[in-house]
Amino acid sequence: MAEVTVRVALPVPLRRAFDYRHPTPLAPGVRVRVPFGRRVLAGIVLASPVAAPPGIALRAIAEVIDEAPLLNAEQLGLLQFVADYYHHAIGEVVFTALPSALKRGLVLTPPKAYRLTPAGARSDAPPFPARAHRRRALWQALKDRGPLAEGDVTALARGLKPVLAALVREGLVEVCEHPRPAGAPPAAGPVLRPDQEAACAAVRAALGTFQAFLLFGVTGSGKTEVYLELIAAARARGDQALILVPEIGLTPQLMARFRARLPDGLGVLHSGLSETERARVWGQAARGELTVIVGTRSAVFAPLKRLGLIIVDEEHDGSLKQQDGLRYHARDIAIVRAQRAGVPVVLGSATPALESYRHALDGRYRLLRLPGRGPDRSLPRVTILDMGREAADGGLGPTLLAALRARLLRREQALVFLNRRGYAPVLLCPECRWHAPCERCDARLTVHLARKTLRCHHCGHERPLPATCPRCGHGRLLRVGEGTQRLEETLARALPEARIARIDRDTVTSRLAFEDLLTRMRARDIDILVGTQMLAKGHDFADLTLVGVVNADQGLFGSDFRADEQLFAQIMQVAGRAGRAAKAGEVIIQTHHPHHPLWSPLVALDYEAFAEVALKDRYETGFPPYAHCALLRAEALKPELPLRFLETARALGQGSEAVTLGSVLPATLARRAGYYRAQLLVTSAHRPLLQAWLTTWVERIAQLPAGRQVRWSLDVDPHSLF
DNA sequence: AGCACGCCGACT
DNA sequence: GTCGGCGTGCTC
Repeated sequence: MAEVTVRVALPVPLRRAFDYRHPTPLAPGVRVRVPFGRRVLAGIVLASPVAAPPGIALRAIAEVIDEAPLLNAEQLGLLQFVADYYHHAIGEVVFTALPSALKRGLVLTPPKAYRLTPAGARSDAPPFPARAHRRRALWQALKDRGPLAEGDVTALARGLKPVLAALVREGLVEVCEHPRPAGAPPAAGPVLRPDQEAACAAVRAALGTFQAFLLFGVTGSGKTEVYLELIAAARARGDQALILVPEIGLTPQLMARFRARLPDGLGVLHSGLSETERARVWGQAARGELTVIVGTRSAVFAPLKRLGLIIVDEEHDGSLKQQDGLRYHARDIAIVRAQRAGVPVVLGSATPALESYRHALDGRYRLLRLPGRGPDRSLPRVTILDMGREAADGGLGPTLLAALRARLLRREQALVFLNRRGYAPVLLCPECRWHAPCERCDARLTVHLARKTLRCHHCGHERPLPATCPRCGHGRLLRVGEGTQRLEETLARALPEARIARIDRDTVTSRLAFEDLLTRMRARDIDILVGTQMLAKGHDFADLTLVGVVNADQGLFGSDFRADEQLFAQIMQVAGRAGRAAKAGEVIIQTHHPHHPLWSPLVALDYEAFAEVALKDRYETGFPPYAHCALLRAEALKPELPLRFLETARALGQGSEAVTLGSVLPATLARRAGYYRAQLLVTSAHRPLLQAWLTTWVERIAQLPAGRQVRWSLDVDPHSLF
């Protein structure tokens, strides 16, 4: 009667694990089904046997779901670190890392594979009559290619499954083990420039040990080629590679390049997959059937047995930081994972996060520069346009318009960037000054003419566009300001002969719509592409020679400490779209503040000049990377509750030398979707001290009765203070 | 987070 | 008289 105690992580927001009894010890990483209150949940074994907690009647594990652990010790260790670092419940961390199908207890079965039986392989010609095309084709494929996975069979032709089943019944085909990836050598890439080769050599030399690299190179400097070369090198050692990209970076273009160079063993994880597809790729990775995983943020948790290399592309990108639930930063976790696994990690960017850049300056990361651009690329010329001297029509000044016209005449393409969707950001009554407020947010509704609606960009609320003022009945409401929709209209009026298309969240409703627009642009069916930041990333168009930035000022005086950095990165990124050697590119930036200090490094396309100034500013204001932050957020339907809760939390935290507590402040958008939001910033010069302090603080906050009336969360290393 | 228990308002 | 509002307490 030697029952053991098993410690289990459950998908509940309680910052502890729960213990159960079981006849035998279970391996960490195995999923179990357990009774929990009145429910039954799937959980993950963290450890067993452990000491039984005194005075608690343990319940029994109801079912062991997995034969083999779903997570190995390396991954469980990483997840424990993540739970500690972000001060988040271990169960939630574990199940954030897992595809949600697995949270519901889905059992991963390896896909079946099929091969000819000795009887089936006996003859040289298909043992079927000529008219049995499908059987013949299937037999031939099995004969020529050896064992085929179920997926390969269905990929041959639709409806082959019943045929396969028939052959199995006849004893000509049998189920076998899944074929190992063929390990075909990747297609040869282009010859690398010396700077690319030097970067590769540095990382190659570090394979098998931990070392962080910052691969710093402008758009078009060939970072992707370096990645591909390094992945090949890791694979040659029998290792797996993990590549993280921003969501928008997973374009068909990039994926096509990966597929061409890495013909097999490539798995892709992104938000477009269904939960079962995600779980399937995850299972394949865990079994070692995949050698390369390319994925977005959550792929940082992908199960890899022989991890040999991690790459984080566009490491400065905000989409790598999760903005709800477990607010983790995939880049930061990638670095920790690489360190724990003893493998190199490469962070790539044209505009590194200041945190990363400073580490590179300090020598904690090794800086690898790609100063060159490919032979077919040159840097564009950047001009700042003083809008005080431009008579703008619908946000578009005559200089930018003339430049667009010139491109049309030369049959070149242009891109016009405006980071605000909709038609106009404000609908104003000139009579009573009513300005279409959102009822659930402290924000104004945006005019969307296409669907004749007013929409809130914060809570998604939508209602019909009124013809007259709802307050005073005035008949002529003014649409104030510019969105991409109006910009498109203005352009169409000014350049009637131009073929114009728009890319923003309103026109790009699906992945397919996005791809279609890019294809049309590449096919030269579009002269001018108007859009938001969606068009900023990763798309190359050979005939694009002009990039216009309309109203860059929005980000200029943002009160967030990262505002400058983000604006700089964003404009650098769009600017990078313009220019080939044969056709010099031009970037025109419209601003009402032509003397703002941000412009001079942008004109020079000089990140390092920008970073020098920006780092000095961060130092003086006491923000990252010179301080470490955590933001306690709270929201509730009643405005006083979050404030009261945070004040109580603040009082609990008082009296430490290690940290500085800010004031409890309403969020910038104090009310969103009906919830009143407030926050409290904690900073410290010393990360370990901050971490230790947070541990006890969060423990005490979790006990607060006031915490039950609000939704609160701790954001460690917040990306933005809003 | 769920899910139950537990005491006070407008309804078949 | 009860259906149900959400306060609060617990989950090995």
